[in-house]
Amino acid sequence: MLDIKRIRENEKEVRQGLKNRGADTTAIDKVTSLDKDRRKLLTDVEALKNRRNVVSKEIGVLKKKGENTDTIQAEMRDLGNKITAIDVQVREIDVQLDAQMLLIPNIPHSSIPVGPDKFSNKVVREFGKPATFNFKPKTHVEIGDNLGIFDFDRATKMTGAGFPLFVGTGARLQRALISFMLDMHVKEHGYKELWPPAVCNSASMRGTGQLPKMAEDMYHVTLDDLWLIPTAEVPVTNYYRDEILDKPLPIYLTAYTSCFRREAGSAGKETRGLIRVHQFDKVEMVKFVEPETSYDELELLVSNAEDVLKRLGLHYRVLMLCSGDISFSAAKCYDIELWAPGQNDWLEVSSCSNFEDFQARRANIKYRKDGKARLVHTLNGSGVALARLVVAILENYQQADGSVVIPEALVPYMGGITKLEKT
RNA sequence: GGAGAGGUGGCCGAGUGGCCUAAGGCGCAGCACUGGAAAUGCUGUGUGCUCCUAAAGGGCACCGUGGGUUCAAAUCCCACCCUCUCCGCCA
Repeated sequence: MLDIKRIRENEKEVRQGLKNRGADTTAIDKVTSLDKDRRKLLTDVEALKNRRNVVSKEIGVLKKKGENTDTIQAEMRDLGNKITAIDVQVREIDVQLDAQMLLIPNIPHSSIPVGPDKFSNKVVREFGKPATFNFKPKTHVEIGDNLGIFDFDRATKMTGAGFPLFVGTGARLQRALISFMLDMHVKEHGYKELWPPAVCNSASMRGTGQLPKMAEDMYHVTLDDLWLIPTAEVPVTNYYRDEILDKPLPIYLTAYTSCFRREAGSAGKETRGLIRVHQFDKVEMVKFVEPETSYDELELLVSNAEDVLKRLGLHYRVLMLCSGDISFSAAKCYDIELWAPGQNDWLEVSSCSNFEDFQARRANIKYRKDGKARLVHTLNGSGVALARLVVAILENYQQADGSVVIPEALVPYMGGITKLEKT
């Protein structure tokens, strides 16, 4: 959520930011007009309330002296009715104002390219070189089917399309990658590990910005009004919801969770394989930092995610997303994409964002600076998403005979297995 | 699912209609004491909104949430939510 004062005082800048995003600015019209009405009513009603408070106190004193207060009480009764009437108006405005504010996305940071869509994203760096093959590289689906490490048909039987099922060394690979990444973030990058719930309540979903806008993209357990998390960002960021942190910043948290996404509106797209699925696994990194340092922290966050890929010897590139391509809550965002030879394309495996105080305002997360409570800045990034990482590993490390070499760093986590082979 | 207890400031905790402008304690900050610290003492310490060009200062709201009663509600009434304990069921 944006600061209403920022809209009030820098309306032009806010409007320009929204335009750069390709977002609708009519909410700004509504907000500024509601805000004006609200403040006028508040001034009026607060003056009346002040009078009521003062007179009520006097009544108490007079009564103690045994004096008759019927006339003043009648007067105050009228005043009370006036107050109630205005309060009702204020409350109606508050509801509308809140609803509008929740729909306004974050303002893109000045350092990012302005553009309407992903074609304006900027490649900021590239690591490694594309793997070369003396045979035609297969897709991960062909490789995996041949090795028997996943089973999409049976997964469809037990659940439905888009829910992957890993088998044997495929399942082992998942577990190995999770441990490998968590260990790295905990031991080398200074994160504290959490193992959070896979469902969250609506307040948490609102806190990180999934609700109200993204309701259709999530699985909703209506009986209990709980939501399956689309990313560990939700439980991990809400870890500190409604708190004033008394520990020193920055705070780094990491967590592995399954992630659930309905992928509404993408029916028929990339239905085969692991690239777009309803449930996938991800290690997430979340940071709570002082506003002054949040952009430095973002660079560090990206490098933490890159370290995972470097260690696995994968070819990747880092994109700075343009104003039209960043997510609802983000002010600045880097995507990391892995090269997948079988797809002959780049795969997004990480998205690292600075939300500034946008989530902190919604989730009410503060810290103390010189005795004053201030909103923290929140950041998060995938470190990294498993399903597509597996795609890249299979496609990059595939051999002519159909086997797949396990990247060296992963071998200890695979219990010494160095190669996935048909059994 | 059944029964009971409870939700008050950063934290603990008192408070059953009007000096509650929320006692007391802990924590935190400043000062004093000290060679320095601890201990001790003193002082100060909530959040949000709003008025004011700004500062200074003023006002309003907030004791789980939402309603209600009253001139006046942390306190009385109604509904709901959450947490804890015990019992039942259960990995």
